[in-house]
Amino acid sequence: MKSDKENIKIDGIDKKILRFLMTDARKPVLEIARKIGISGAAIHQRLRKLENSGLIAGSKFVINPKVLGYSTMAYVGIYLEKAMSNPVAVKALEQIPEVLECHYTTGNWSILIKVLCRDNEHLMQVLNNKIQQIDGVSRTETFISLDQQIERQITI
Amino acid sequence: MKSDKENIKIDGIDKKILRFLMTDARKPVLEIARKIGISGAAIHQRLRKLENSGLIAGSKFVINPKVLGYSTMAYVGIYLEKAMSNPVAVKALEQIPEVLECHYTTGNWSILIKVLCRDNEHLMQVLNNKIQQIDGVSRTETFISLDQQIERQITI
DNA sequence: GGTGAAAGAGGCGCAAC
DNA sequence: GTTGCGCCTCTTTCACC
Repeated sequence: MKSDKENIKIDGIDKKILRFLMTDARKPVLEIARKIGISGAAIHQRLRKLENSGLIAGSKFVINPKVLGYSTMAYVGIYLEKAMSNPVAVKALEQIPEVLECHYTTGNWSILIKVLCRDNEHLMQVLNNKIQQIDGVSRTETFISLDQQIERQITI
Repeated sequence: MKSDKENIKIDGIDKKILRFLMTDARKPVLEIARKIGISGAAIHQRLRKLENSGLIAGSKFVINPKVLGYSTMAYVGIYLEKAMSNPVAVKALEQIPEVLECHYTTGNWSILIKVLCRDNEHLMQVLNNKIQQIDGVSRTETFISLDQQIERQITI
């Protein structure tokens, strides 16, 4: 099982297969086969190729957090003290379940994170009691997402 | 098929099922059944309940964009002119495939977007030739993500 | 690269407890 | 809410084109 991360060639059929599965990971291979007019076995071969290439990183059920009462999303820019190493801060952030993403960024901040909370009060608690308590965090800037209007993956 | 978005009760078994499927949408229901010690039919019933509640929003194959040569991710804060309405700008942003997310935010900017490009030159072209060309966009601030260190969904 | 067939496994609904 | 059963579909591999 070798991995040709550089030499991957994707043709139109691969793209069609991926577009189906990117929007519904449980769509049966045979159903895709019927829709694009080739055999199920051919799709299997192509999927194996795409998996081995590393292009397919996995599959996920997507959860709607609002149903669980989580409706406040925010981005928080974090300033770290000079002495603070990024990996230590990231380790601390991993322990906070409300932190969904963490980026090491250029620009004003050292770190940009995405957090998901139940409401503004919960967000305030996470900022004051969890993030600000991390050793080396000097200051934060918070941007609340009032509405996420686009959410998609790379266009294949 | 009614939808009880407010009255959803998730017990420990539901959580276990969801945790399996959130990391591998194609994991067979019967395999999960064996691991947590109940019948496959019981899992089917619970999944139907969870789907009807709206908690399960769908499933996705996750693509690794680096294999396709996309390795520059950035966040861009966009300032809109006062006269500019947010929905018109969002419509324009939807037409740009490099834009993966778009948030209507509080704080300095009107809009915060996530963009994925092949490299810095590609990012520059997207900024100059696509985003800055949108009617009503006055200024942008770009934060390149040197490394995404956390990426996950809500903890169930 | 592609196909078709065949064996085994899983999906999914139903009746009963 | 759970179970066992049954039918049907899908998965996966194989030899072959």
